Amino acid sequence: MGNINVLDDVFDSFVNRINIFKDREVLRHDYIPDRLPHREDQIRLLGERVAPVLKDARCSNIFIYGKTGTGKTAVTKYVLSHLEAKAKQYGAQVKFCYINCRMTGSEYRVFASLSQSVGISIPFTGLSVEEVFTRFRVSLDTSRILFIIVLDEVDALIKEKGDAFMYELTRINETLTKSKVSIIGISNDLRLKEFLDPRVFSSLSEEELVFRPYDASELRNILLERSKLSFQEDVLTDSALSICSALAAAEHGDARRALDLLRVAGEVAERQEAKCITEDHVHQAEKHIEHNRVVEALNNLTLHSKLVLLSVYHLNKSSATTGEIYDIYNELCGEFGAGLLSQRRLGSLVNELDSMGLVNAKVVSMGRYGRTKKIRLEISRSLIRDVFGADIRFNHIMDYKPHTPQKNILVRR
DNA sequence: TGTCCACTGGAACGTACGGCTT
DNA sequence: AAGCCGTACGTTCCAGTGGACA
Repeated sequence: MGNINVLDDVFDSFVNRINIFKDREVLRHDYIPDRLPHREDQIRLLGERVAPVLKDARCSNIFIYGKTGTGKTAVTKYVLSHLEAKAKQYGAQVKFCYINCRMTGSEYRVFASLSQSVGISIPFTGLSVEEVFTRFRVSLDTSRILFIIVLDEVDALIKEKGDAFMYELTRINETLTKSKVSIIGISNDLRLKEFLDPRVFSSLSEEELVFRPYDASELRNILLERSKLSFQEDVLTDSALSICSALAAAEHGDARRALDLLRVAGEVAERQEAKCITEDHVHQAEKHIEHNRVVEALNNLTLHSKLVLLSVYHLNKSSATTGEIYDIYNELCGEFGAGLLSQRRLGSLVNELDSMGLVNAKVVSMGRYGRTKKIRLEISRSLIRDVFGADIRFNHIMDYKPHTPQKNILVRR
C-alpha cells in the first residue's frame, strides 16, 4: 500500500514537473548536429580531400590527429555521410564504413566488421584472420564500389597488436580490380608515427589533418548551440554554461566532457525540480559523473581484481608494496575459497587498477631493500565499503582482519 | 665502487571455450 | 569427427634495474 503511494508521487511529480529538457538526445556524444562550430576549416579540408570519389577516383588516404573530444569523429562522420548522399545524387558508387578500433578490439574483428559492411557475415570466431581478410577482399571487389574505411582510435589497436593488419589494408588496392579503397585513420595519440612501420605510415598519411583542442570560449559556443536544441528556453544560466566550458577546457578542451557535464547538470536540476540549471548543479554533476564512473568500474571488476583491491583496502597503509599486497591477497583468497593467482599476475592486475584510477601504483626503488611498486587507494574507503558491502559474497571479508605479521623492513640500526 | 634486494615487465607458452571447415 | 582458429585469462621463466648500503 505504502509503496504504491510513494510510487504514485514519484510518477506524478515527474509528469507535472517543469521540463528542463526539450530533447536530451542532442547532448549525447554520438549525436551529430547539423552544424559543428569551430570546425569549418577541418570540414572543408576533409571535404576537399574526399571529393575525388564523386568522379570515380580513389581519394588519398588521410590521417587525422587530435585529442579526445576535439570533434574528429563527428567531423569525419559528418563529412562522409554528406559525401554518401552527394554520391547518390551523382550516381557514384561510394560507401564508407566506420570502425572504432578500440571497441572492436582485434584485427580479426576489424576485418569482420569490414566484411559485414560489404554484406557478408563472419562468425565471431572459427576462421583465421587471413581467411576473413580474403573473404572481405573478394566480396568488396565484386561489389564495384569506392570504399572508404574509417579506423577510429586506430592507435589503440596498433599499440596492442602491431601494425601488420594496417600494412595489409594499405596494400589492398593492388589486388582489387573493380573496387577501390581509401583509408581514413583517426588517432588520439600524436606520437603514433613511432609505432608504425615507415612504409605503412607513408602510405597512410598521404594527407594529414590535425584537430586542435577547443578553448573555453569555443566550448562555450558549442554548448550554447546544443543547449538551444536540448533545453527549454531560459533554463540554462549563463554562469552554468561558463563553468561547464571552463571545466572542460581545463581538461584539454574535451567537448565530450563538456556535453556530459551539461547533460548531467540538467538531470540534477530536473530531479531537484529546479527552474533552471545553475553553477551549483554543474558542480554536483561533476561529482555525480565521477561517482558513477567509479561505482561502475568497481562493479565490473573480475573476482580477483576485487580481491586485489580489497587487499589494498585491508592493508590500509598510505602506500603498500606488491609483496605486502600479495600476502594479504593470499589470505583473502583462502578466506574466500578462491584459488590464488601468481604474483606476476597480481602485478598486472594492479597495473590495470592503476590505469582505471582506482589505485595509484608507482615503481620505486628502495635501494638495498629492492625495487617494487608503491600502491595506494585512489578512491575513498567508504565507497569501497558501500559497493562491496552490498555484495553478499564479500560480506565476511569486508571486516576481515589480516593476520600476516608485518614484515617491518624499515627496522634497522 | 660494487653488491644485491624485491621486485618489474617482456615473452613464450598453456588451457578452456565456442566455433569454424572439410 | 578431426583439426584448426581466435579470445580470454592465466602461468612460468628470466633478464633487467634504481639506489641504499657496505
